[in-house]
Amino acid sequence: MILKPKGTYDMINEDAIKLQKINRLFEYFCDFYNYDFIRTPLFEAQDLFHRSVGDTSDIVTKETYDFKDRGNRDLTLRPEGTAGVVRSFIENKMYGENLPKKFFYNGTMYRYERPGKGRNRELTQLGVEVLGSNDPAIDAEVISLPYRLFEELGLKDLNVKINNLGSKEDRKLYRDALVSYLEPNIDCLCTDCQNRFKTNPLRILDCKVDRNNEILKNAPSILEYQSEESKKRFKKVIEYLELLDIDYEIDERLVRGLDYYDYTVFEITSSEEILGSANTIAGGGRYNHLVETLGGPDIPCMGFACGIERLMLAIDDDHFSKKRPLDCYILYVNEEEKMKAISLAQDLRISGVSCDYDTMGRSLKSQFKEADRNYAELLILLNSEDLKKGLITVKDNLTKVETKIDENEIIDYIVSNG
RNA sequence: GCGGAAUUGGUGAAGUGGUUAACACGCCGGAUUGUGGCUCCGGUAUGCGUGGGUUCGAUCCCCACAUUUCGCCCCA
Repeated sequence: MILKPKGTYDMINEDAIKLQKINRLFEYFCDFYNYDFIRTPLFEAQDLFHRSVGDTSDIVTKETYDFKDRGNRDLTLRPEGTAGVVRSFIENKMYGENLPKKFFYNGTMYRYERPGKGRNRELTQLGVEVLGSNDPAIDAEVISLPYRLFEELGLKDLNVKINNLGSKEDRKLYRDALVSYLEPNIDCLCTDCQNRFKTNPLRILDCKVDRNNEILKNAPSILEYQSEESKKRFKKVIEYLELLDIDYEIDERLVRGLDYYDYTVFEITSSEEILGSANTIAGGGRYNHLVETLGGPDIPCMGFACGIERLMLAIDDDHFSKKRPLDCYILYVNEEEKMKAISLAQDLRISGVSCDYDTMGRSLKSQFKEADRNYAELLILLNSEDLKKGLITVKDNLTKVETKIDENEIIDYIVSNG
C-alpha cells in the first residue's frame, strides 16, 4: 500500500467540512475589509526565500524543500506566503498602481521538519498582505482581521501579543546593547542561545529554556532603544487597537523568527490546553524593507499568516463539522421508478434543489437510512402504482407528513417548500 | 536534527509462542415479500505496520526500518 508522505495530511470528512467553512468565512471577512484574492506559485526561485526570510532562520537553513528542475534551475517549495506576494508585487510593477494593495491568500506551504501536533510538513496558511501603506491604522487592521475571524470561529483563550522591533537603525543599536550585556554571561545560557548569540542574538529573548533566567529578565528592553518616531508610531498602533476593542498584551521579548520584520510584530495564541506548545495560530508584522531588499522601490508593508491546521485543532467540532443537509432524497425500488428517479433528480438539481438517490442497489429500508445520513429534509417516494396515475409521494422527513403531488407540479412544489 | 511512547478489521478495542483472533460500534441482508430509525436473527473474503532473525511453529520474543504521537528545537 502506498502511504501519504510523512508530515502530510488528507483533509477528509469533518476536517474537510471544517476547512471549507474556515475558508468561506475568511473570504467573507476579506470582502468586508476590502482585500483582493491573490494566488502565487507554489514554488519559487530558491534565492527568493534566502533573501527574504533570512539566512539565519531555521526555516531557510534546514527546513526548505529545495530541488532542481529538469532545466537545472534551483527552486524551492514555498515555506511561507509573504515572499511570493512581494515578488509578484515587484515583478508586476504594482507599485505604480493605486496603493495600498490589499491582498489575501490561502494555500499550502512546505517545511521539512519533524511532524507533531500542530506541525506538518505540508501546512495550509491563510493570510493577508498590505503593500504600500505605513499607516499605523493598517497595523491595527491586520491584527484585528484575524482576531475577529477567530472570535467568530469561537476560539477560546485568544491572546494578542504585540511588540515593536523599531527601525533597522533602532534594532542595530539595541542589538549592540544586548550583545554587550550578554557577552560576559553568555556561558550561563543554554547551548542554543550560545549559537543564537552569534547568528541572531535577538532570538535569545524568546528562548523557552532561558525564559526565566535572571540574566534575560534583566536584559535591556528593545522598547528603550528606539527613536522618538518609532515610539510614537507604536503608541499610535496601540491607540488604534484600543479603538478597535482588541485585547492585547505588550511583550517586549516577542521577536519572531523571520528576518524581514521591523516595527510592529504580533502573535495570536489560543488555548494551550488544546494546542500544547503549538498554540500560536497566527503571527505577522510589518516588513517595511522587504520590497527594497528584493529589488523593488522603498514600499512599506504589513501582513499576517495563520496556520489552518492549528486553527482547526482549536475550533470546537460541534459547530463546524456538520455535513450540509440535502434538500431531498429520492427512494425507488424497481427499474421503472429508478428511471423516474434519475430524470427527476436532474430536473431538481437544475432547479436549484440539492438531491440524491441510491446507486448501491440498497433495499428500501436502507435507502431510508441513507437519506438520514445525508440529513435529507424531504423524501421523494416513487411508486409504480402512483406513477401510473401521475402522482408522486413527498414525505417531510421532520414531521413525517406525506403528501401526494401531481407529477407535473412536483418541481414547483419542492422548490416552493425548500 | 535529538529523546520517550505507540502500531491488531471500516471504527473502538480484548488477546495468545500452537486448529476457525473475543466483544462492541458501523455497514449489508432478513423477520416486516414496497414506508425506515426500536427489537430479534444472520452476514461482514487484501486483519495483527514493513523487512529480517530466533523457533518444529511468531500477531506474541529479538533487531532494523516506516508511520503516528509526546517533549526539545523552531514556527503557523
